[in-house]
Amino acid sequence: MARKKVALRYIRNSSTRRVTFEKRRNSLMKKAGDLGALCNTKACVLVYGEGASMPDVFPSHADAVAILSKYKYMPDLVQFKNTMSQEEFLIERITKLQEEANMFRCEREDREIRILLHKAMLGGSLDAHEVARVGPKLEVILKNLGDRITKISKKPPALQPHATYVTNNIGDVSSTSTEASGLA
Amino acid sequence: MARKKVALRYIRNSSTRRVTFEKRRNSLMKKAGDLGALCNTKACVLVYGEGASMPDVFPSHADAVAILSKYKYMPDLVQFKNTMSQEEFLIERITKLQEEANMFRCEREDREIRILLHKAMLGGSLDAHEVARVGPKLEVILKNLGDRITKISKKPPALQPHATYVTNNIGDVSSTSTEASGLA
DNA sequence: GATTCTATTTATAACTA
DNA sequence: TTAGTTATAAATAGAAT
Repeated sequence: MARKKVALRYIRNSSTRRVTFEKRRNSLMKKAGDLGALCNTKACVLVYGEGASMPDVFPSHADAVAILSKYKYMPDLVQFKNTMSQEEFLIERITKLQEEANMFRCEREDREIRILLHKAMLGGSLDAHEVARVGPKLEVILKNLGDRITKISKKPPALQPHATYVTNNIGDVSSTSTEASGLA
Repeated sequence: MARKKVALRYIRNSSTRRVTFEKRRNSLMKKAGDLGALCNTKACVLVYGEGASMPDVFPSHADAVAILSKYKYMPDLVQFKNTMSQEEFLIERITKLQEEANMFRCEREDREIRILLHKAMLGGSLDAHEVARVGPKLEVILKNLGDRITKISKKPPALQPHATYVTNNIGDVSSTSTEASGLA
């Protein structure tokens, strides 16, 4: 793909072939990494050079094991794990758990904000604990939203009793649908 | 890598991300094939899309099984593990966590923008601090939205075309309703 | 949302040292 | 042969449809 368009067939010249192999292998790995960064995907690339017994692997052997373990057609890789040092395996595991935890934390936070917004929109007031959870930044916005909703709907807040159990109902399909249609 | 150089960070807009994912996944597979043809190599690529349980596989499931089995039965993966120092391992781990954190920051920013947009759509005005947070780019849009909402909100049925306007101009922000129902 | 269409960025084949 | 350089082919981000 450069000075000349190259046909997709075996490169006869061995030195040219080797140079091409390394260049292309490297950019293949790079692109796998780029894809992971851009789209939060897990990708794994194995490349066996001509006659190589050992493949070049992306992202790393440790990650490859983890990723391949998920692959349906791959028999269990337990024996692999046994060959890894216990320490490294634990570290790998910890890393993944932390990432998972972070992901959950993020999702929970997102859901929480949406729930409290919903509550505010229905005229409910937020207690101190709830406000603290979503952070001081949201306080003004939530209050404004609540007032505004009350005005537009022209329904007395009394329709939503001051009871603070709105949260108990949130998170299910119906309440989020309400939120969606209300906001869209 | 086109109209604009793109940073290697998680793409926040979900539709853009999906499109990018498919394009890049396809070209990744294509390049794996090209490499095989040019250099007579055996390559295998597995790509798990976000949340996908089954990966996209190159060259085929059958070939993948063959190639992966070869990898699985490779004698000593231990050798690799030992060459990887504890330091390298930790650096890799830290890097990953940083990337994760960065992604979360992006998502948080998105949530803020959505929230402030909701506020503007309901007629609330944004204070200087809030405007500064969502960035100068949104300022004009928000103002425009606020004006329109104020005018239109007296006519509830007219809210729909307005929503369309938002969708066409503010990328991921429009995902609010979708996301709300999707995460329910 | 999917496709198609550019404008640009990347990747890279051939060249050069 | 291994590294840079450069001209050209590919890939692709954002826009248009």
